[in-house]
Amino acid sequence: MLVKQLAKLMAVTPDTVRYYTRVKLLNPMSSDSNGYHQYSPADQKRLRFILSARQLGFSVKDIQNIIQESEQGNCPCPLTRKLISQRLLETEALFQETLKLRNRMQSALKQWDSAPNGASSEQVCSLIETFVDTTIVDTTIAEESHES
Amino acid sequence: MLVKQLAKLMAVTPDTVRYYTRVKLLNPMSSDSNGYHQYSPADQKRLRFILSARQLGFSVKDIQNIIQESEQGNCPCPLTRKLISQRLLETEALFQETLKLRNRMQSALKQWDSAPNGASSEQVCSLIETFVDTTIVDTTIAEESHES
DNA sequence: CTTGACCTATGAGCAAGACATAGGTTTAAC
DNA sequence: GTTAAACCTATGTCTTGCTCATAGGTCAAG
Repeated sequence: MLVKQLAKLMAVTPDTVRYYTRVKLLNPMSSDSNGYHQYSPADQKRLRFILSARQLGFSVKDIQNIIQESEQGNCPCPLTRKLISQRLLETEALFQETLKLRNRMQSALKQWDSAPNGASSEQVCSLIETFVDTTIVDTTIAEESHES
Repeated sequence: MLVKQLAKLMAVTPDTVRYYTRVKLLNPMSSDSNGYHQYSPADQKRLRFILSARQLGFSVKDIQNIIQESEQGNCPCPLTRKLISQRLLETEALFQETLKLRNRMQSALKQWDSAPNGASSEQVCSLIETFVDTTIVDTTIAEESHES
């Protein structure tokens, strides 16, 4: 099976397949006659694994490490468990950050709805410069502030 | 004021100040004698503006465009309003994606808590390969499914 | 036999800095 | 007087996970 066919089958772009091939997550045979990469059912299975792992937040490097562990004859599951814990922490942090950013942006949009286009003298953009962040910074602090 | 001092004052790294200088968001004077960048109060104000805009989700390129608009004598506010709407949509999308990813990861972690380290024969990592995503894909679909 | 659709390998581009390199400067201590 | 610490410069490279571009080779159809 050639690259375009495999890509279509797994619903990714040929470039993505080529990328995984480039970083050696996929190791297809190269046809002797024309050098075209031949993707076997094993490669297809491997790609399915890669996509599953990506869906679970593993980085490409994580996947390389997991596969390497497996190919060395070791059970990769302990590594897998360790890695997902780390990645979950990172994802949680990103999630909280993105949530806060979204709230700030929504708050700004609301404030600006009833704000004029201040003259740009002295300042660069009055909307941005006069925005006051009134969003709740952190639930922990919000809880604590009940007591004071 | 030199780079380290300004950085400390605004609670960013010197590298960040240098980066903004490199992309010409900051345009400090260069001392004739030693070539050191001299950051004026105006530069400090400019940096404060940049950081405020970054807090609101504007990209560095956005900020360049906003400043350029302002320096051409036009009021940048309409551009600012247009850009934040776009960025908010993107942030909302990222937020939803991150939320779904977090849920998938938490779900996997929970499933794996009571799953053995499958033998790695035939598969790369049984944990990843046997994970079944039971998280809700989309609230819209969830709503629709009430009717069927 | 040419056109178009496919393939290869490789390099560059994205965002927003962080980090490294190689060198010049200044200040304080010895 | 010099030497070491701590600062500065400009520039280049690294990160992530692809995507796009380049230059070229291959193959099937008309």
